[in-house]
Amino acid sequence: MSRDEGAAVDNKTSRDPAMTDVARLAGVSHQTVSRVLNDHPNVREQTRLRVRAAIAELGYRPNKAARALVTGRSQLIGVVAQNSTLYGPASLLAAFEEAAALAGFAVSVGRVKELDHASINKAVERHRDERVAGIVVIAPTAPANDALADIPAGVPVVTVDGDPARPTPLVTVDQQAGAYAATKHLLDAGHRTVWHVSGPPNWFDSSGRVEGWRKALEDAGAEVPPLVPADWSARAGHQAGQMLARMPEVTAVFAANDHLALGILRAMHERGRRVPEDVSVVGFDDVPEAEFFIPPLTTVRQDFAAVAREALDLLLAQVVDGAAADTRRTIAPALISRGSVAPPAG
Amino acid sequence: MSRDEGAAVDNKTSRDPAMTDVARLAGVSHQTVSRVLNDHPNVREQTRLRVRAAIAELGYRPNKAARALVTGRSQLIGVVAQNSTLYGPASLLAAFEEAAALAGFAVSVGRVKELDHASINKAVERHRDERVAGIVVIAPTAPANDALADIPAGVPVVTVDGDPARPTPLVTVDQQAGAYAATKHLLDAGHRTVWHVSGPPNWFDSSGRVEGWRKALEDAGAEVPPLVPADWSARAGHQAGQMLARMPEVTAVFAANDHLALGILRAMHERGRRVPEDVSVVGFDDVPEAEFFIPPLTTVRQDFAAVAREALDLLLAQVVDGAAADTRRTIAPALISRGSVAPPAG
DNA sequence: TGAGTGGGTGTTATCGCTAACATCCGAAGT
DNA sequence: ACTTCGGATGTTAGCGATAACACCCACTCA
Repeated sequence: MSRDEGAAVDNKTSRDPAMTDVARLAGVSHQTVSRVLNDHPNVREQTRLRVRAAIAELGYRPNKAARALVTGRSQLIGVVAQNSTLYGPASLLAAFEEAAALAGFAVSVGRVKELDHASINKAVERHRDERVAGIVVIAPTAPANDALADIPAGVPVVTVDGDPARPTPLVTVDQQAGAYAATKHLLDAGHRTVWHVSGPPNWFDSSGRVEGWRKALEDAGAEVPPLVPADWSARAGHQAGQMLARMPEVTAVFAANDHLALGILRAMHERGRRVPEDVSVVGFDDVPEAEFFIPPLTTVRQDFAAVAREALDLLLAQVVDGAAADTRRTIAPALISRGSVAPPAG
Repeated sequence: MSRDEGAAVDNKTSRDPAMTDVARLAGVSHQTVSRVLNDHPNVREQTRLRVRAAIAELGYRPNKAARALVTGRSQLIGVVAQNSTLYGPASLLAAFEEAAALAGFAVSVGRVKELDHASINKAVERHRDERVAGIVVIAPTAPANDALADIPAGVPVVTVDGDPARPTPLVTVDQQAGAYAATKHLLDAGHRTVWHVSGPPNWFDSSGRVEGWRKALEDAGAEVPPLVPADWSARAGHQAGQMLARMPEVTAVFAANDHLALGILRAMHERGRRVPEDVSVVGFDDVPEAEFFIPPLTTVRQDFAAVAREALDLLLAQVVDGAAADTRRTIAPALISRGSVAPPAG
């Protein structure tokens, strides 16, 4: 199995070349190699080229552990996220990894089963042990958010999806605006009011969407029907939908995400209520499949890539400048109009 | 902003405590601290306790960079995966992160935009620079798989979703068996044959499912209709479905994944062909929403958590034992029967 | 009683890098 | 011609851990 057998190169354990090997080959000191590597200005062009040639010849690659040891920082960013395949969090994570890679950072993911204080702290500590340059916490619930208080000052942290009221570097999508737009869209179509099936109560996204929905109704002088609480699953949407389908006065439903909307669509279909002729439905997220629901779902799109970019930006600002107090960025969502909304039958 | 101002603790840059600090406090040498940390046997119980107390008192946490430098290995596992939010890859990744965390490993994710040779190599090299203990490559396509050849011997690698024909440590779901079961299920319901809408041609999962489908038809002596090629998206499924819906002889369709199936469901609905009365449909993956499609989708479930566990297992075996040649594990998928299959109308 | 044994501990070297200081040198200033 | 200066380079000292070896001491055994 091992290539060491009969090695023509080196009968020793032929370790990876180190900086001194490069230095020897280039006829300079290892410090000069270090300078070339770190783009220090005071290196003669000719020397620089010689060193680069030696690096290429040996296939030298700097040892990041050694560098991290001496500098106390690695080119690693830690992300703490819930271990879920929910569309939102998963997209966010993927987008963040891409943005980080672009900036030359690796991403170490600390998934957490539950978003409770203890788990989050453990994940954060693990990252600190790795001497990450900064930490991004995806903290969409109140307990997750509270755990942030325990992170010592001096560790660059950015919260994503956290409590909009919290005075820390934070990036969020303007849930309220999205929900407002969705609700208004239904109202504008002629519906007297709009019912809302919400996400889990302890998520900031949920409450933001509830607030936006309520505000839109109030602004329009429409009656505010009781909230239908659920979680993020299609199953919960289906249950809520079965109830709503029985109520003839329900003509418009705003679901807190697309999967809930899918469940509602199914429930309406089962009860013979046509969408959008009898009932209009709007979702949230714009999952890639939403366009192919029956009928195509009108929904609110969140730009996760933008969130990721902003988060990285805020984080790096802290890493470089030391501190950046209470910066926060908000990304505006966009209403995507498709076939699940129509004027009420009445 | 900084807490250093007026710090009552230490007017120096109060760095984190190191091993020597613990040693001093406990009245032992740093080496003894190291021994306690690594559970060496030859430490007196009383000393062990004293050291542990000192560790707790100082809040000491070992510096992983230093350890990685001297041992040449970190407690990091690198994962190379395509940057996608496709259900399969995303679930796999999440499951792997969970499994790794359980085993005390952090996971550094190197997402890659394209699954081509160059990108994968770059990601692998980045991981090697970090001195990862091992690398997991999610290589579901041929080019991705080819890139594996360039990884030097000695680096523990496990491939997931790779070429079943490749003689390396590999974990896959038995796509062929899953497709066979799905097709047979339709045949058993009384359909004379089954049409197949496949995934992108260069994915191993695609070809495995095509083979399983074809084999089931041949074993049953059924006619093999032409393959309908697509990709993994609902949009492609919708297009394929529009075509199939026009053909009255089509009574059963096996879609290569659930999103394709969703698109097919929509297309059938649009053309007035009822599912399952007129046309039966089976998917693959069992995404959480599949149960709430219209109608509930019969599909094939893949156990990603099991795949992740096996992959980690194979990887750690290599890390510990040095080499483990051509081990491979296969996970069996399971048919989940729901409401989208019925006997043909005929 | 002297040599051998092995558990418990300390000392020293080392991993590969960067920071800080030291040194050399030629160009410029007076 | 003699400092002065600063660019280019080398030397040395760590960063914080583990590995290898040395050492001490209480036993056991012949």
